[in-house]
Amino acid sequence: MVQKSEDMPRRRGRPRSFDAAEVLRAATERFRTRGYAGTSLDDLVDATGLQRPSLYAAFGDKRAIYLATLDRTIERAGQGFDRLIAADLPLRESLEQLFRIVIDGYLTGEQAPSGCIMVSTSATSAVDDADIRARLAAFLRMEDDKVEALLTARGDANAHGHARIVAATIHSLSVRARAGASREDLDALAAECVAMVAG
Amino acid sequence: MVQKSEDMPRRRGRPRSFDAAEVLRAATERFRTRGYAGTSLDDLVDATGLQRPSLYAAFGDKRAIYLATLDRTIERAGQGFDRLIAADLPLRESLEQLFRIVIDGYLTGEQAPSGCIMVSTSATSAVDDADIRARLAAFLRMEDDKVEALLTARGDANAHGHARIVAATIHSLSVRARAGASREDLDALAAECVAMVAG
DNA sequence: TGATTTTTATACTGTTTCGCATAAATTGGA
DNA sequence: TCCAATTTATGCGAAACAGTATAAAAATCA
Repeated sequence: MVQKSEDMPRRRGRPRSFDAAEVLRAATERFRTRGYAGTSLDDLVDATGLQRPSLYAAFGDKRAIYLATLDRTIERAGQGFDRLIAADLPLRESLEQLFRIVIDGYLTGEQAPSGCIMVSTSATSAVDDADIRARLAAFLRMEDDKVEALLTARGDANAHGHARIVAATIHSLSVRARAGASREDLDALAAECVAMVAG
Repeated sequence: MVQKSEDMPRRRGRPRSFDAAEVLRAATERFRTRGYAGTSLDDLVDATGLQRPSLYAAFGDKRAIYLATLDRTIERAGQGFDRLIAADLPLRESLEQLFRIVIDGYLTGEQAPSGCIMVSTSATSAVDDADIRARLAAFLRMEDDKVEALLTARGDANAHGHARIVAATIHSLSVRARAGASREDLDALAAECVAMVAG
């Protein structure tokens, strides 16, 4: 467990005027909208309110900021799965809540529904960049494992295979959200997956 | 049916030194590797062998070239589905061949497995660009419809719902291919989908 | 109050990028 | 052979871009 800044002894020079976690959240949102290559430093300055030297001092260059947003996303998504597993709902209700949370998130966005930053923006950069590819692979592995753990805990006899189909459905929801699909369309796909796994 | 250039009367000035279809294929491949924002005009010059003014004269600016590659992809993918439907194999064999073709294609790439240009690069640009978003939506609709037609023709009683799951599996295969998944992993996901739909 | 440390704001530099201007090259037609 | 039409090659110019230098601002410490 990392100590919070509030517990740290007050540092020497001028204090930061921003919250690093909030800046990372804003950067994540802008990267999710425009992708890695499509986001300029001016975009990040605009999204975060920080000037370039502050961004560089706190996080490093553009690529380091992007990698930090991916790490943040993997951690937060993992925590979301853990909460769902801990909720201990029956199989069908677990899946329904999972898809409800996923779809709600995928329909949000700065300009329009933006899906998942991992599936829909890091995948684009993953072919060229080994560090991005490693994070995408780690995200997919985490996702597969958490869904399988959820299904196993609910007594699914084919938790492994079903987990892959659930994860695939989540990936498709991200693509479809960015294509402009309606909530009804996304709900229908999710319902079909629930029916096949829990029906 | 558009007349082929061979049937046209010989045009007046200096003849083109390139085949437009082959140039579009090369541009598609480069865009598939690096994405829209990540591909520069110098990349396209390198990939196609054409100089910038030739590209502009034949296809327009970078965005027009990209839109043309998306249109080409939609058309060719649609033809692929039509061939599969016409092949008239039983349900399970149809799905097995579909996934075999998809996975083979997704594992190809200039540098590394690159998946699907629509799912994995146009989706990134779709939030910002309405024309790209429209083409992604058209692709997904075509894909859903063709898979559903295939399943309907094979006597599947839940062709509509099953088609959405098959399409979702295809989307996940593209993401996973770009993340560096092995052929065995992709085959396993496909087999799970086949088992659920045709099992 | 003054020195030190850290962050912030302005503005700069060198590079990349896009789109196009210009002229040479290559064909058909007069 | 000369002209018209079209494509190709070179390279330019303006804009966008990433990253950094420099100095002002704001805090702690002595």
